[in-house]
Amino acid sequence: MPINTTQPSPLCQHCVMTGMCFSQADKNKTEPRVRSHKVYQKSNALFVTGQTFDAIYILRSGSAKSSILANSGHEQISSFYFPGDLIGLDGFDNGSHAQSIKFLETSSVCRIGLGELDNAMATSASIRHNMLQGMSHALNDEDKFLLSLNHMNSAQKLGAFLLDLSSRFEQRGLSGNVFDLSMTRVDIANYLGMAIETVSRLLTQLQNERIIEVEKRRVSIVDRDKLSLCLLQEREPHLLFTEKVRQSNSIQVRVA
Amino acid sequence: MPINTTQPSPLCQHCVMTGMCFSQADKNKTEPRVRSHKVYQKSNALFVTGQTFDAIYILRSGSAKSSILANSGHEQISSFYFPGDLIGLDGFDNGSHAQSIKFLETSSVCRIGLGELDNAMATSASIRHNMLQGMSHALNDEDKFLLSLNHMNSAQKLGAFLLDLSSRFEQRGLSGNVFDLSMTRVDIANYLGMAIETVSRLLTQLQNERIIEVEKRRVSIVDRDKLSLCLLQEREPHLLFTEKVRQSNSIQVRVA
DNA sequence: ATTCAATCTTGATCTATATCAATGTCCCTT
DNA sequence: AAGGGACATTGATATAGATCAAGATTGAAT
Repeated sequence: MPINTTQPSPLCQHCVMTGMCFSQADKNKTEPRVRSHKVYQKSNALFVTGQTFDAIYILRSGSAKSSILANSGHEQISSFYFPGDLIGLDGFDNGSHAQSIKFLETSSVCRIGLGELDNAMATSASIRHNMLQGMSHALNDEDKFLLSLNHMNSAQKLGAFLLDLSSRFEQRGLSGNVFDLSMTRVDIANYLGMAIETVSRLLTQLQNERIIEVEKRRVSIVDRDKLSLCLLQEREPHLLFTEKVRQSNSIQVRVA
Repeated sequence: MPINTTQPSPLCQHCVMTGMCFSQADKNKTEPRVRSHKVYQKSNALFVTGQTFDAIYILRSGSAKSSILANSGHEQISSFYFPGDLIGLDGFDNGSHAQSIKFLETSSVCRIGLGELDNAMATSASIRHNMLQGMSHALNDEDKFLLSLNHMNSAQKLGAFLLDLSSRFEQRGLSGNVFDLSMTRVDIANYLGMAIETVSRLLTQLQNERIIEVEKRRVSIVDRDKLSLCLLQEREPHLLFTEKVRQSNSIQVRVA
């Protein structure tokens, strides 16, 4: 159920496409270029792999995950999206979507049709700039995050993930210290490339060490410095987490 | 030492920017938009992290690696580039380069200044399209490759790496079955996020199983099907590689 | 030719984490 | 309110691969 709006919303405040929907140069500043807003329910798809690419989207509210079908055939989560994020850039490659997008909660998006986008890019240098910047930013972010995962142990991965979420929430004017995970542990494990049991254990461990607090999906970052420190450790990065205490050693009993 | 050319070269044949340097629409088809070609020696840098972003490049010949500085402070290789690849897209994000580019051998690049690029994008729909497509492609490639690494064991990583190289060489009209690695084992290990010893061992193992042949930097893919199969294994993916023979079990000696 | 540094290979050991298994908790449907 | 399914936690065990260590090979510089 598309809704046509003629007013910028407070939600647009942090949108990467500011200046695109409501051109500063326009005489009639309140005429939106955006064709429509649309609301989706949790676990519904915005588009799926292979679907024709005909628009890009900006997430207005809620959250979503993107996934690709790995060669092995299993679904592999590639990103999480929050309000203001550009969705659908993968489609420029060959005209159909490489990814699938599923919403993690009730969410709404702005849709920008391809024709509309090209017109805008032909006429506005700032929109050309915004598009290239948006894609470059997506590239750099992915790069930095995914590459660093490769060289991290599980504790570091999870720490990096939490800090990444935290900073993204802060950029949006929300609390970076207390936030709700809209994704499941399974999603997190899939994204970070580790077992769900490990995610669970590490969350508990981080809590025991008073670095974070977890209650269901609600995460509070208690000691941000300590959490950040974990990521820097080159050797024995788990020291901070485990304190390297082996209780079992002292009360070990040889049975046989 | 920039060299101005007025002729398209055979090297341009596989360039993603075909139609950009030598516009089909131009009356004067031989007037190149590209400002200059430049040659670099092995291990020299095209640009380094933090350097002002003022141009994008297309690799004409040779090969290069890009790296970012991970939070932990160590250099992390993020891609390898071969002729025809776009280099420097990371700079659109914030006006300075996030990555560093180093050449792996004597190489040459085409330089396209930013002003030039923007003019081209303002006037040509096909160039707008090429740019977005090029960036989207880079995004998808990175995504797919890096994400899948997360869920692979080391043998699968190395197999995927070799097949990726192979297909990229084939796309360029070179042999996908016999090729030279321009990067060191250290580079490969860094890129794939594993120990250099593991790279070495797995190459030997693949050779012993007659899947590939390795001689120094020269790799021959002997049994492509078997190599591809490895990547598909969901459970016990190493079976193909190790044959699961434990010689030690049969001649085990209990010492103490 | 000789030395030195970089690169690569191979072996032995140790540990982080996947896997297997069992149980607990929450939420939705009837 | 009861039952069932998705989601999460916790423990025990096995192993892939990192790390430590010791050469081997190559290539460049003197």
